[in-house]
Amino acid sequence: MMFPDTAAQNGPLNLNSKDHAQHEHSHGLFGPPGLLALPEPSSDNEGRQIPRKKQKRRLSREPGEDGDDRTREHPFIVTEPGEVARGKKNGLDYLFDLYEQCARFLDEVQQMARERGEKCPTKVTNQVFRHAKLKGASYINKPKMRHYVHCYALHCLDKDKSNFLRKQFKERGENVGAWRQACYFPLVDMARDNGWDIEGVFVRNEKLRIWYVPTKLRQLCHFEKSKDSDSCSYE
Amino acid sequence: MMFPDTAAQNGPLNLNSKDHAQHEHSHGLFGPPGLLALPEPSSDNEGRQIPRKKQKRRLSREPGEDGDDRTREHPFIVTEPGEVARGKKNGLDYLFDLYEQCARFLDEVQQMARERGEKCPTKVTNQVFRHAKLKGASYINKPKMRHYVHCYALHCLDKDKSNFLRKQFKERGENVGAWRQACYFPLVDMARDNGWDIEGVFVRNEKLRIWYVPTKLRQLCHFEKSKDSDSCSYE
DNA sequence: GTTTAATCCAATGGTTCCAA
DNA sequence: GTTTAAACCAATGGTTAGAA
Repeated sequence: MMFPDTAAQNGPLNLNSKDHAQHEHSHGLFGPPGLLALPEPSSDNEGRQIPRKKQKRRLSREPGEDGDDRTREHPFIVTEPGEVARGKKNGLDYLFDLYEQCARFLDEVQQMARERGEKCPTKVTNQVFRHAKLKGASYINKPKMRHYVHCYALHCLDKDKSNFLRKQFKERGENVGAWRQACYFPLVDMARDNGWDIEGVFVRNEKLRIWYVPTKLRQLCHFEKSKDSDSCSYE
Repeated sequence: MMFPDTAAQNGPLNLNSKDHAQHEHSHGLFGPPGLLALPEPSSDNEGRQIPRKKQKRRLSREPGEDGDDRTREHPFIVTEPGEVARGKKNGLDYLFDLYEQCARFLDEVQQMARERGEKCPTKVTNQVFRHAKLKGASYINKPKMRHYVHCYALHCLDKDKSNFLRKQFKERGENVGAWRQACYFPLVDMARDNGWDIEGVFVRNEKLRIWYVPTKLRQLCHFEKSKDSDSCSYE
């Protein structure tokens, strides 16, 4: 059971950041200390939604609307380790750094929960994403993070293989989607080597255990496992 | 870190059972083995509700309704260890046995989940309660089990203290509610002895770690903790 | 009054569907 | 076409209001 090296890249990961990037978490342990209310719990509970009128999915911005430029994040491109994406693109070191940022946001949420005597999440939950937004990390969102978890998993579990894959896919000029798909298969191999316990593979890794195993990866493992045992039974 | 003895009582715990009681879980590993469907997951997934018209809370049974006698369970009374409740009552050994039954139902759900490559619960979840119902254990339900978890916790963590409390409250002729309230305080003491980590107290115990820490107990611990630290600061 | 358990409800994990 | 992320939705943990 080895822990992959945790040394972080120190160079700028994102040249094109819209003023966000690596803001340090210098705030102390905030929140009012006087919270003895047993019958009425703290209620200051990380901005949970006040029940509001259900809002219909907005269909394309009306041309006359006020232009607060809520542009979306630049797309990822396949970069090799250490390489910074140029143009309106983000690189994979930056992608992986977002996962480490989430880990720090989870730490903060856990601290707060413990101080308040509330139940303490062990995983990156909706609450953590909400907290990240509140702390200004508007570039972090659930669908994005869930989409690439298994890529980050490979990065955590076998950095060499991960780095090799990145170089290979960059050379071939493959797009991010192709690289992302390719990340599944080394993980399936690792699951096989661990008695198909992909859950366990995640939980045993210090950095990974805060992430839910993606459904697709679990299903892939299940599928491959049954193929394996079939080929034992017949011929 | 000690594991309290796990020897089960063998005598009948419930003389008044309406045909349920201790049915053995002799069924093997059921479910069709041919479930290779990756894109379409098994869908046989333990009877999740088909979206149905919302049903209003029924206000008192209409006198003309067909009388399928869905009577409810007999109330618990405070019994001492080994004592069987007489009359239309259930004893506390029987109550604690329900928790052990839930643990076995969780085991079954976990088995099934692993076979199907689905995510595997570590706690007694809604799914487990649903499974228990499906297996005929209609006498198990979520509100009841949640209501008495901390009583079971004391039984698991300090059987002597738990037994003593039962005898004491029985002698005094206290009702179940009073006994239940009294169970909180030894647990708060144990939390104190463990750096106020009540979550940890639960998780470190083999039988308890499948149960969520009750909100009330967590709040009580938090409250007592802050009282303790206050009395350090002033005078 | 005490005790049980159906019902409700906001917040969740997970995904779809669309905008860019 | 690819990629992003707002919005959705069924199922959850937790509780309330009520029945026995």
